[in-house]
Amino acid sequence: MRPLNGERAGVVTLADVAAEAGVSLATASRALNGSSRRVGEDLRLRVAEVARRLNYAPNAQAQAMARGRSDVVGLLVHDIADPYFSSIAAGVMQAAEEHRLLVTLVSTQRRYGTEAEHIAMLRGQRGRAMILVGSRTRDRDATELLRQEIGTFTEAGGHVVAVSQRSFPVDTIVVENRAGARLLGHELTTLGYERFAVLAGPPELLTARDRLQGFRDGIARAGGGLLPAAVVTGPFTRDGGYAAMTELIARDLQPQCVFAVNDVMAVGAMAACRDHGIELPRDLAVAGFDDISTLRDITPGLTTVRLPLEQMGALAMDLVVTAEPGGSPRVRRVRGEVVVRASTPAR
Amino acid sequence: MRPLNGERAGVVTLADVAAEAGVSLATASRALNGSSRRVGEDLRLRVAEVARRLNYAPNAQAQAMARGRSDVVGLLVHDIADPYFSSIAAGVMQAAEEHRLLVTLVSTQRRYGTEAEHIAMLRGQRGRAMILVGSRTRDRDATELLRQEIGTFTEAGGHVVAVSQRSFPVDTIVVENRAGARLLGHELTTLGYERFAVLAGPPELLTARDRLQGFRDGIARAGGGLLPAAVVTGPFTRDGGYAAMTELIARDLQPQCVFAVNDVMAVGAMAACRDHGIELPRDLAVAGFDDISTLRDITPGLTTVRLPLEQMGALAMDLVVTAEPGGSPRVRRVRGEVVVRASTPAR
DNA sequence: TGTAGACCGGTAAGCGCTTTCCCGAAAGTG
DNA sequence: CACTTTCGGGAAAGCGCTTACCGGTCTACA
Repeated sequence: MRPLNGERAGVVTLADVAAEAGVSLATASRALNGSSRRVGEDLRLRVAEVARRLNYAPNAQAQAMARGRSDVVGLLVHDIADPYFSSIAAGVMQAAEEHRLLVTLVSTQRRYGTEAEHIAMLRGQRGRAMILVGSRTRDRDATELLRQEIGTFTEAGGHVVAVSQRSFPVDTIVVENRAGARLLGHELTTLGYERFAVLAGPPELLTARDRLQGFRDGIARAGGGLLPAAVVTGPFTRDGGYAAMTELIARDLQPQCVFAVNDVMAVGAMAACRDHGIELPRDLAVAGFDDISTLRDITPGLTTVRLPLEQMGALAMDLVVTAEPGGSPRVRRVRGEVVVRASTPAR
Repeated sequence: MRPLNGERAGVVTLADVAAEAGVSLATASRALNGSSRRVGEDLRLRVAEVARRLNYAPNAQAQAMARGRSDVVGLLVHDIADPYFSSIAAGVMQAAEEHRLLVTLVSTQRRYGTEAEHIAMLRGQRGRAMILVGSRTRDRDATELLRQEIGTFTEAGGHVVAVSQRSFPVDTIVVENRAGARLLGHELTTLGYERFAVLAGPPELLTARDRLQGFRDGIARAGGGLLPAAVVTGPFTRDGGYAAMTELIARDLQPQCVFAVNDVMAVGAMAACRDHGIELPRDLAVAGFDDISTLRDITPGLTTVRLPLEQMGALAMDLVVTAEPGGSPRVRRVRGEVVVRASTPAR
């Protein structure tokens, strides 16, 4: 069914609704979209009925312009296919729905240097907030660029929430990577392990570094230690874990336990072990980090540090909606919980 | 650094840039954002330099209004945390970046009835297109509502691409679920299996039904057959698979092979088997569908039907950017490829 | 030298809304 | 009953852009 007054083919505007209902633009606007002013009940009903009949949906862009604020929130992740990020995104989406916000997703495809550019795109959208998930790199120039972008956005009235990094003066969800990894390291030494190796992720990612450092602390405290040359770096992905494990095997260091700094890498490492005839957990123990839900059913069950990923997403959105105009940065700490499974039996 | 003419605190507009550069609005606009008209090189440089210095980012909403078209594309999925959807989303995101489009994500949280409402939200954004991923339900009323929403959107000049369903006259990526499941069923009978059970997913989802039907065909053709009462329905999730498998075990039908209509359910089923002392694949063979990449390393390796999920997402975006105004609906078929792994050894 | 035409800068209309202001009518008040 | 409020409707300004349209310069060509 075509709209009745078919001027610009097909697009029903508020003006169409107003005309059809025989009221002014102002009245139609007030009747349909919550306004402080009231509209007579009869007119309100008439306008609503016309709007429904014409399938009118307000042009959110025009509303945003006129109101000076919008209902979209930008969400930036490194890789939406990675369950770590998609879980957080799920939490964000859920909270977004509750608050009737729309989420614009940007994925940097793990090209960590392009974030500033992506943020600029989000800034162009004039969303009310953005949520930046994933740790930043150590690259000074890139970080400075980011800081600049974030500053411009916040000065323009936008709100920023960072998840899993602390480099910027914005609301932040701090993941206690060090503490979690330390607990894990401690737990593993308690289980009797002494000779460890680590698949450490990309050296430029702070999350990866924190987890490595925490793990070091955890095992050192118990008198354990890393084997020399037992830290292998590589991408934060399944294939990265596979490659790093393969490299580790080639070095022939005979660790008793391998800690992969995230579950996805751990799974890759486990696959590498299988392909090299290493039987798990008999020949080698493996531990990960994150407790990705889709990976909870692998065998042997992966010992890991559980992070409440969906909650973190929801929490981020919560920080967005509870933001006060001039408020100073808030910090929410999220701690991980060690989950011991079959991949690290007591020795 | 605050913008120089600090009228509306912090937000740099094109007018600010124009004023600062000493040119008109029109010239500034033409200089910064590709226009058919050219601008003298000296002015162009001056404007660009000012824009950079003031950290100007064009207001995409205003641009969209003025131009009458926008660069955002809506993406609707059932559950972004599900690797099936997040993989497709990753493909979409990648293609979006190539074409410099922004993606607004909506997740229905598997409340299949709320899609029309979500689509209306996307419609309000006046994006140039939307991509609807995931099969629709059999619910007539809901489907009719959807058809209506989609119709309104397309009449208003928006483009729609559907992935994995054929209920609407729009560009569609058809996943050959039936054919894939048929091939899988055939392959399994070839491997010597005769007594099958199926964990069938939600009966209202067309994808689930198609896979069940195809599987039936595949094994029937080879003279095999489903055990009576051997089709258990349940949610399309890991827990759904777990519950369905538990139910199946309780029925004590002694199947030789269980087909879960997606990998995520298959993993849940495998967990249920372990918890009930059923050793895989010795006591029971299991097969899935999708070939989710994060699940490729589970043991025993899961026999499944591989779907090019990321490619499907990219393809969807390709249909968006190559859309012709009055073109009739295009169909792209995507076929699955059977991947036999250790979970279904030859008998 | 005269003039058509390319070139390029500016002016202003308009995209679809919200919201301020104005104004007439109804309701309250002494 | 005269006067002040309150109520609710409409006209119009304006959000930040793009893009006709206009007009002044400069070049090219007869």
